[in-house]
Amino acid sequence: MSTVEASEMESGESISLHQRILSDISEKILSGAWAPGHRIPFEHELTAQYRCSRMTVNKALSQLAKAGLIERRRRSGSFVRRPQSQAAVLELHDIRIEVEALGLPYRYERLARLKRRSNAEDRALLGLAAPGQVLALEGLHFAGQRPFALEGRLVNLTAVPEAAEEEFVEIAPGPWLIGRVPWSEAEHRIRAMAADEHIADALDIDPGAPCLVVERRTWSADHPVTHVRFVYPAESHTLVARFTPSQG
Amino acid sequence: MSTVEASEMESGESISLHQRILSDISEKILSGAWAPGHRIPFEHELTAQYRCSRMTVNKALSQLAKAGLIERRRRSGSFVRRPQSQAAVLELHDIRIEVEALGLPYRYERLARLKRRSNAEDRALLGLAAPGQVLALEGLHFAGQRPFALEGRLVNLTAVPEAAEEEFVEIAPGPWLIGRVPWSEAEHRIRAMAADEHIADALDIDPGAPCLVVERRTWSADHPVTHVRFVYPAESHTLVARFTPSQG
DNA sequence: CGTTTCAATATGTATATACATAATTGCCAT
DNA sequence: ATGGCAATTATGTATATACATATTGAAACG
Repeated sequence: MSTVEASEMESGESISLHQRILSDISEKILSGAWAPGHRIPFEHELTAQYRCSRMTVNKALSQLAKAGLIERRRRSGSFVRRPQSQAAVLELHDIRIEVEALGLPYRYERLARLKRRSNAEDRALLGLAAPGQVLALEGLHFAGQRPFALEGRLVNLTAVPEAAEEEFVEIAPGPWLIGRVPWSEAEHRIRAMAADEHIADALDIDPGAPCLVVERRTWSADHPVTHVRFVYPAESHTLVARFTPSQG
Repeated sequence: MSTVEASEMESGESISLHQRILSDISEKILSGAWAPGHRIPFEHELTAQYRCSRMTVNKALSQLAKAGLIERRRRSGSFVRRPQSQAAVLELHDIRIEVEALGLPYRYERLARLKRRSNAEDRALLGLAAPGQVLALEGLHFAGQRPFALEGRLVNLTAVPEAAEEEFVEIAPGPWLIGRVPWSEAEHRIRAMAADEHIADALDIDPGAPCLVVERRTWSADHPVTHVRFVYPAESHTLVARFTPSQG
């Protein structure tokens, strides 16, 4: 066979060569033409096919390996991996964005604000070892006239002392925090729950009605920053998650 | 200042240099030492700091850019980006794995199996344009004696004709499909729902009880493969999602 | 004063080369 | 056989170099 038959249909867009090699190969894998376990051509073979240096091929293959599409073994070659654990990227938008995407006016309203020394439950939720000051907040996100989500939040004042000065009457603590906390790690828990009296009252739904609960714990540089619990009435919310194997 | 002061505490592990540069920089960003908007040193400066070639620095910075931690601008330099949309990776395990992780015996039981020509609803769920044969399945996943999840599934027989021969009496269609479909793209929808009569009956819970619903549509090489709906009783299931900004 | 031009600069991509490292193959000696 | 040793091979990392490209800042010009 002749060289460079890999980039079949493509007319020469202005993408880099290693990018083209990458997408050529991932196309083969994603389409199933190269099944799991299949050995993809050696670097020196691709070098010949694409008439380029090994570094260029290597760049493409390294990225495919990092993305999890292939596995590379010294002396043996590179192999198509089996589809891994179903992992998905879950986009968790700002509630304001989400409401406005529905074409409805957004509003936040504070229900409660309390500065206190952390109790055992606070520390458990935040993942704190030592006691310290926390800010407990509760608020409602509205879509138009309807309550859209109930937010209960704990802010670790040791990590974010400035939050103590803020009232959070009409600005939601989420966006406020994002602007102040440098970069964060987060853990989400998603579950269904029956609305208790308090939730039903706040969201204007029947007690016992199903709700979607999203809890998020956030760290910044290994320090617990905040714990939030969003409660959505079942009808108002569907989380959408997408899974595309690599290729950015 | 002298060179190579960046890798402060670290004793020389056996990681590559570009990896160390990458983690040094991401540490600075994640800890907040370099705030969003901060210009990180130019490639040639890092070259001097680490006494290495520009390619090595470039490899690290390119990865940081692809991971979304920094933004690179020609002629201007590289800048720390603001924390983006809260995105999380959601791990969706095989239900068998999940049940066995609880230390309970797992069992799958078929409730219904029907091969039919796709109706309008089937096509809507699968995202099919043209009519064709589909396999409609319903089954229960057990954790010990208790129903753990109810599964309703449509399989596009045009994409996976072999499925027509399979009875799925005691083997769940999920794992079966994973072995046959090469690589997939998927979309998940997660929401809360009240159990209707049918669900309540199958899961042995009260009608109206809150349930977590996870729906998944799967494509392979742009062809719709399957649509599943898992219904979990609220108590039995919490989805956990993690978000760590890069560094994989 | 505004606009155009141009050189300087940082990143983007690619090359040829080099040596390190891990794993497999085959050979040899016991 | 078999246990160990060395040669082979593919990947992993790094280098010096080269040229392309986008963008900025300043000089030249109308």
